[in-house]
Amino acid sequence: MDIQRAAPATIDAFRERLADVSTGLPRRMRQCADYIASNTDRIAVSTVADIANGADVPPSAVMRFCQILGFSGFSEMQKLFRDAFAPGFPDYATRLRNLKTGAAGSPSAILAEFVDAGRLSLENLTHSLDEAALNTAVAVLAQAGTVHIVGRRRSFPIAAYFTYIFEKLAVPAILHDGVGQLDYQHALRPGDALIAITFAPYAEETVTLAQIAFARDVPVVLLTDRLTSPLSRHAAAVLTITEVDFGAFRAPTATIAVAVALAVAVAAARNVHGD
Amino acid sequence: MDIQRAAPATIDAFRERLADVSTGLPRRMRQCADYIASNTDRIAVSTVADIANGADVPPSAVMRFCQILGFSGFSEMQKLFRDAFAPGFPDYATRLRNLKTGAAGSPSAILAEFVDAGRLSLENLTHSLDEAALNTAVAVLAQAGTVHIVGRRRSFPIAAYFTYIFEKLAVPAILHDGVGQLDYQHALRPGDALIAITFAPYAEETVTLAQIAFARDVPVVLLTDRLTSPLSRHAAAVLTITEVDFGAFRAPTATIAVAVALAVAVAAARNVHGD
DNA sequence: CCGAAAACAGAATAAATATTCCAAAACGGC
DNA sequence: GCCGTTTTGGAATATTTATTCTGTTTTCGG
Repeated sequence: MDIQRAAPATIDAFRERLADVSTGLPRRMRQCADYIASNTDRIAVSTVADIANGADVPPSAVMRFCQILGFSGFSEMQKLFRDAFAPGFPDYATRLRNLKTGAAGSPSAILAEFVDAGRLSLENLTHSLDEAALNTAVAVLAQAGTVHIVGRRRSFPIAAYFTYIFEKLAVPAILHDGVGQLDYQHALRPGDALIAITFAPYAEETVTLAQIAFARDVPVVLLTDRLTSPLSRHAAAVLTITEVDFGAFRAPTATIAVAVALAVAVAAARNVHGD
Repeated sequence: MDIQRAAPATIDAFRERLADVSTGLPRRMRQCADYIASNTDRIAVSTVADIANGADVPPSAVMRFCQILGFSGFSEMQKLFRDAFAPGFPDYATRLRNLKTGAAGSPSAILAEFVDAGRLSLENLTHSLDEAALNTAVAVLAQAGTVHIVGRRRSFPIAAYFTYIFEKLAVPAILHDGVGQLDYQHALRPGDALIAITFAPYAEETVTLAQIAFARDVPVVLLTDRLTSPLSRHAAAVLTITEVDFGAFRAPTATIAVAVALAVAVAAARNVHGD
């Protein structure tokens, strides 16, 4: 109370500070402390008025309490929580430039960047992937006769990986790899399903095959980068995956994780049915 | 745009609406759609200006877009997300734990496991990869005429990915994919180099091709799982990569990162020489 | 019970933020 | 290439929200 300390810089520090100050607090301040302690997670999306209301004190009391904690005001406190929630994406464009100009473009520095980008991509996945869509995708593929898989260019490795896992797990799967320009469109039969993987710029063959599938009522599970991708409207399930890029390069780290998880979940679901 | 519909009342409805409207959108509106689609979770803690900034559009465009989605304005849209706000506090680790414990065996639980395994693999990489070997690999490949790439079964997606990046970066590269049982062994010419990717159980074709390369003094860069792998003794550079597995399954997360980093470093090195 | 110090409430003000509006630019059909 | 329509950017405005200030009330030691 007396000594003015610096504002907590992390959420842990915040919690600690909260515990520190919370002895011998006057009535209104104690109400604030109690309310904030048990609603810490709502600070990021609340206004002073909201909190004042919740703690049943006037707004000015909340302000005073923020200052007791060491912040300049409510906004500064809120910033802590907003930043912590949306962990600031490192500015890759800048880092790439630094790497180049700093002549520190050693292979291991480059690797470190990609490792970092990969970690961020995976992290994003945990809160940005649409769980309902994932469940639908599993359901659709679990019921399919043959699973067809298409992906070209950058998405081809993913398509190949899908096929490999399905094969290992004894799920009937065919990779439409385009060898010999055979497009196998007639192999898509009723009761089958198609996994289409495509990222901007969307490869023509993938889009075409997916459209043929739509036309034949073969359900399509789409792995793509945006909801606005050209195929989204018709797909039975759209899994939107955002990969963090490093410079112009984007490794399919998160996509791989989705692929293996999807394949394993499908195989599990099919076995349950099979028994 | 045309028909004014009611604002989405749930986040699912929101996603649906987003997908609905996202065809045939003008440029700025599309930018908004894309940015919002991949940053949905940050709406709750952002201002109009933040989003406008992220999507690289003026604030008024964001407003218009909110109205296209059926909201009266940004605030109404934000309210939807603030009400539903259940933050992933304190951090990534906890979020992941929640995902996992929620209904074991559900698709998202499986995904969470793979995300975790991937993250661990990447983490390992930063302190377990042999930096000297990486530098040697880059040097060898930078001097090669044509880069040959071989990988079968589980390693095939990696080989395909390597080839894709090299192609994009204008590095002459050939994928030995085994189509038609053509093994292309005579395409390995003096001055070339080979990237061989193989993990236990080591695919026969990969081992064979690498041995042919040894016999012809074509240097081999080896991506493998252990130093004791059958090819290690002869390789010019051995990159040992340990992938963390989940159950019987092992996603090539770390391998992908090494591949892209290696390819980019090689392309950079070749360009420097080329100038 | 008195007086000094701390705590308080609410009104006044400042700052941040959302929203509207309109002139200019881009677009598309002819 | 012209004209009607749509899209756009940015300045002007409205609204919400944070913050400060001040007079009043409470607290507490004596």
